[in-house]
Amino acid sequence: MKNDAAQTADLSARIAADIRDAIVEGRLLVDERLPSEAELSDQFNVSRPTVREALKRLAAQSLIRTQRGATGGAFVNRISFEAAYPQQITTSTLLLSMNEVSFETACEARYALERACAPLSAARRSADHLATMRAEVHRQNQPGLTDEAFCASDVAFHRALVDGAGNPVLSYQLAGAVEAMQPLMNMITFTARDRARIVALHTAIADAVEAKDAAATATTLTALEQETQALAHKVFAERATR
Amino acid sequence: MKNDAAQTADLSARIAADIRDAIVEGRLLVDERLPSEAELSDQFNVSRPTVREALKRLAAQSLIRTQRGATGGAFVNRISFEAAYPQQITTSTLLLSMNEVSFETACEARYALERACAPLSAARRSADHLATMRAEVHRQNQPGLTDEAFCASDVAFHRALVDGAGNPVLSYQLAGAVEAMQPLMNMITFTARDRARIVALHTAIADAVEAKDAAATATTLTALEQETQALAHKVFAERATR
DNA sequence: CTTTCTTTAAATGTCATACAATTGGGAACC
DNA sequence: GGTTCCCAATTGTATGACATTTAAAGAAAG
Repeated sequence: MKNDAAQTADLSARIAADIRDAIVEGRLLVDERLPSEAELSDQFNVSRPTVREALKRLAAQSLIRTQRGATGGAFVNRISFEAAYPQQITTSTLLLSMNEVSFETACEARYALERACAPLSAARRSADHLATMRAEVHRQNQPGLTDEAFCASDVAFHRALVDGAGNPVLSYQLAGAVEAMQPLMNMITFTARDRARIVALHTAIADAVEAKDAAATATTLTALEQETQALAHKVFAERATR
Repeated sequence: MKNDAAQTADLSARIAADIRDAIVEGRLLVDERLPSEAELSDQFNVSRPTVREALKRLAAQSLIRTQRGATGGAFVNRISFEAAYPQQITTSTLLLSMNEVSFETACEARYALERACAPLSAARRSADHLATMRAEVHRQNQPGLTDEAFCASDVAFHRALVDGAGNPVLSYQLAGAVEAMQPLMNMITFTARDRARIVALHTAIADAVEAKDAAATATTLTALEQETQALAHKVFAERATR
C-alpha cells in the first residue's frame, strides 16, 4: 500500500523510503552503521549523488547521522525526545499558519490537551517544576516586560506544568501544541489589566498544583482558556474595525 | 542562537536551514516558486549537487515540492494535516521504540489525551463518526479476526472518536499518540475473553458519545485504560516467567 | 617496551560537467 | 483557428575528480 507512491517517486525518495522502513521495522538497529555511500550506490544501482540525496532526506528527519573520517559513515540515530521537539514545533507552527486555523481552534486544542496533563501534574510534579512555575509568574508580574517576553514566559510556565506530569510522551505532544501557538499569541497586545488577570489565573493554577488539587487545576485552566479566547476576540474585533 | 549549529554544519544543512527560516518567517509564501537549482547554486556559491541535497532535506519535511519540466522548479508546499500525519506517526513510533518508553507510560499518555477529546467529541460528533465507531465495534466482534486486524480496528475506532471533536489540531496531535502505540499493542495476544471486555467498553463509549454524555465517555475511557494496562501487565508478566 | 609522531587509507563533503527525461509554450503548418 | 511539432527550461541521474576529516597502523624516538 505504501509502495504505490514509492514506485512512481524519484530514486532518492524510493531509496530513502527503503532505508526508513528498515529502521522502523527494526531491520536496522540504533547505532548500526549503514553501508558506505559507494556500497549503497552499488546495492541500489544508482550513482553516489542519488544515494546522498536519499541519506540527506533521512538526516533531515533525524533518522540517521553521518560521521566523516576513516570509521565514519551513516549511523542509525537514536531519536531523543529533545531532538524531536524542534521539528515537531516547526511542523505544528506551519500547520497553523498555512491552513488558516483559527485562534479559537488552536486555543481549544491547546487547553484541552493541557487539561489532560493537569491531574497527572498535580499528583506528581516535583518541587522543581513548581519552582519554575512560580518563577515565571514572578517574571510575568514585572512591569517593563515586552509582549513577546510575556508570551515566552507564558510558554515556559505551561511547559513546566506539562512536564510536571513526568510523562515524556505527553511533554513531547504538548510541546507542539503549546509552542506552535506562540506566533498567534504574539499577535495580541496585552494591557496591564489583561496581564493582571492572566497572572492571577497562573497563580491560582500554581496554588492548585501545589495543593495537588487536580479538579481545581483543571477548572482554573478552563477559566484561563475562556480568558484567552475573550482577549483574542476583543483584539481581533478591534483590529477588524480599523 | 540557532545559527551556532548552522555555522559548523554542512553546506547543504546550512542552505536548507536558510530556506526553512525564510518559509517559517513568511519571507517565502505558499506556492511561491524558489529560484531554480542553477540560480540557487549561484546565490549560495555552491555546486548544484549541494543545492539539491539541501532541497531534498526540505522535501523530506514536506516544506517544498518539486516539479520537472519547463515551468517546473521547487515550490513552497502548503503542509496539510493529512500530509503531516505519516511523519508524525513515524517519529512518534520511533520515539517509543528507541527510548524504552514503557507500555505504561505510552498508554497513560494516550488515554489522557483521548480523554481531552472526549467532551468535545461527545458534543460535536457527526452521525458519520458515530457510524464509523459502531462499524469498527462490529468488526471487532467477528471471531476470525487476527490480533493485528483487531488492533487496526481499535485504532480506527479511537481515531473516529478523536476526529469527532472536529478539531484538526487535536486530530493531528492524537494521531501520533494513538497510532504510535500500535506496535506496542501488537505485542499483546488477545484472548476471546479479553476481546469481549474491550468490545463491551467500546460499545459503552459509543453509547455515551451517542447520548452526548461527556462525563460517561471520559469515565469509560478511564475504565478502558485500566483494562488495557491490566491486560498488558498480565501478558508481560507471563512472558517474563518463560 | 612505551610513547609519540607520521603516514595512510577509508569515508564523507564538495565540485564540475554531461546527459536524460519531462513539460509547457510557441512556431509552423494546415 | 486549430492542430502538430519542436524547443528551451528545469529537474533527475550519472561520472569522475578532488578536498577534508578521522582513526588506525606503522615508524621513530625515548
